[in-house]
Amino acid sequence: MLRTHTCGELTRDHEGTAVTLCGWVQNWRDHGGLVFVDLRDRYGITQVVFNPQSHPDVHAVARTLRSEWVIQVSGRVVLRPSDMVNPNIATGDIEVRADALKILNRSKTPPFEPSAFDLPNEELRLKYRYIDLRRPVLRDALVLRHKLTQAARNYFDRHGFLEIETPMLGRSTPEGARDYLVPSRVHPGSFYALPQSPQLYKQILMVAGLDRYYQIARCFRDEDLRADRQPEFTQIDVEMSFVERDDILQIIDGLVAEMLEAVGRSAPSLPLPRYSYAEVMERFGTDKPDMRFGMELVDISSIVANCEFGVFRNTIESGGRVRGLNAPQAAEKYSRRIIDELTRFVGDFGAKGLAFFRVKDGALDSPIAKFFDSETQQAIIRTMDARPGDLLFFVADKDAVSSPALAALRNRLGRELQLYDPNDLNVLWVIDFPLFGWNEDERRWDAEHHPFCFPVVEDIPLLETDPGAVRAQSYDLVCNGCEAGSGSIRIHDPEVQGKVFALLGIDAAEAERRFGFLLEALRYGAPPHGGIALGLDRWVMLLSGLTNIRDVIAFPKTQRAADLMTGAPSPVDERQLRELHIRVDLPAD
RNA sequence: GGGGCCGUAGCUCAAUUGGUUAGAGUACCGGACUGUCGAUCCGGGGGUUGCGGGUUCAAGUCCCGUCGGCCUCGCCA
Repeated sequence: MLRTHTCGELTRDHEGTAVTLCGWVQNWRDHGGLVFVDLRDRYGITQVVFNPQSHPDVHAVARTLRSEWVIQVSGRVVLRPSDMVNPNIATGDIEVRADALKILNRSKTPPFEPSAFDLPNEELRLKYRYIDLRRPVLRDALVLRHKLTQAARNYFDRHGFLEIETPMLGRSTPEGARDYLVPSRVHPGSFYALPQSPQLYKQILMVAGLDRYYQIARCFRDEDLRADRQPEFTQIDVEMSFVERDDILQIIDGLVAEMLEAVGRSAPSLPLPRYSYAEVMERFGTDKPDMRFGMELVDISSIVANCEFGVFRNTIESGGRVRGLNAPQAAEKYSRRIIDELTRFVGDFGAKGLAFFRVKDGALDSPIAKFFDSETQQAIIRTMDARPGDLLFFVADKDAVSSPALAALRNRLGRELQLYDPNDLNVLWVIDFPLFGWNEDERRWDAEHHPFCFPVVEDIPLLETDPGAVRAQSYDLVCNGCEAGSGSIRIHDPEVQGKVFALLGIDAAEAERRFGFLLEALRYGAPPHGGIALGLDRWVMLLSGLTNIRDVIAFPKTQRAADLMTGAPSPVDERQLRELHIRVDLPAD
């Protein structure tokens, strides 16, 4: 080893020790006499002092050091004078008096410095990712990520799970997300697809009798990106045989507790709370509620059904509802201009308007308050549990519009009004999802989770009569309003599978063409089984307090799915295309 | 595919209503300085205002297009 210690470990206890450190020059301060260097590695920062009297040759070289040069320093650990301790770094009690210095490598002047106070734009950071990754916040996220996967591996190993790899080159199954395709050289005109998830493989592993499977699995989806979505991402993928829903929830409860413990968070009380889909949709308007704060949705339809305000009355007459929420003590904080902005905000979700009332002098204050008689106003105040200074918002529409709009508004207000501690963690289950959702555009049923999800047994007869009422044996793990895991008990009975496919508009021939290999496998002794996948990247975000998925992935892609460091994707040689039997047909212009 | 924000020195930003030679901090280069830790002080170099076009006596500023980055709706079983 070129070093005896790291830059993060020396303390008072090492006083007098001869050490050799390696690292990057984070900063240097040349006093003409003494030269100070802040030496950084993965573990921390240590101050090195070069003295012209004791080691003039070494000192002369030290004066030439520049940012991000890589050096090896030998010297003795000394205590700093008490008034020169640096409380900002872990090694601030000591410094290393250098008696030898070797420049291991020089650096071009970096385009930005990892210690900079003003971060450069993300484009530059992504191009020089290796410099950005020297910053503690990104380094810490990768460390936390490692701890999480390590905790998961330990946990699964203790519980008898096998880590099994599944193919990256698989068969395209056209539903779900868009596939990333890989052309086959030896099968002209045929393509592999990168896995959107190992879903079908893991079910087949259960048919094979492997019983308990897990994998830290890379998944690929060619869809538009978001702050929390990358084209390739990682799932902690799990499947178990001979289990019922509660068995999965229980095993994942334990995993969550272990992961939180591994990163130094306090253990959640188990079992994690479980809420039905119907309940959270009614109370929060979303299937991934952030329960770190209240501000629940309230239905005032019955109060305003006969009011003078046409928008409310007409909405209710045509089968919609008027629902809203109470932003506590926000009446003064939100000006008309900001409320107009909130109106545009809910408009993004299709809401045609946002009614608001300030609660003032025991009544409602608003441009539309005149449409509500005093009795109605009092009823609204009572129902909304409103106090003077509160600000009430309402959206009148069918639930399909008002729920997402109000849920987004609730999240935004909760954050802006600081209704919760951002360091809190709130983890919960949502269960009893509907098996199908009605696709209005295409006039048909879609699988809410995926087509292999088992119905609640007592609901199976409803498949024939009322598909929309059939509940699924599926479950989502929700953390701080973020979908952090999703799974289900699978269909292991070909007959039930056939009925579900039929409802989804997939006839036998079509099913055979798309999933024949799975259906065939299910006919050879498939055990009852089920599983779940946790979004690793999102867990790292949540536990790091970061809001951007790029910050928890070593080499992420931009919103247009490009890697600015390597230049991927890129055109390829004509010869490569010929070998793959591919002719590129670019759109004109 | 739609909506929004952004692009000026290596970097972070400024530049009045369209008006002088596009500035500051930092980084970089040279010099001074023996206890700094966002060191300090003195001096210096550094610009295709993303790119292309247009309007104008005059464009960093206005208009059109385009490229790139971010946020977001749709999309993501």
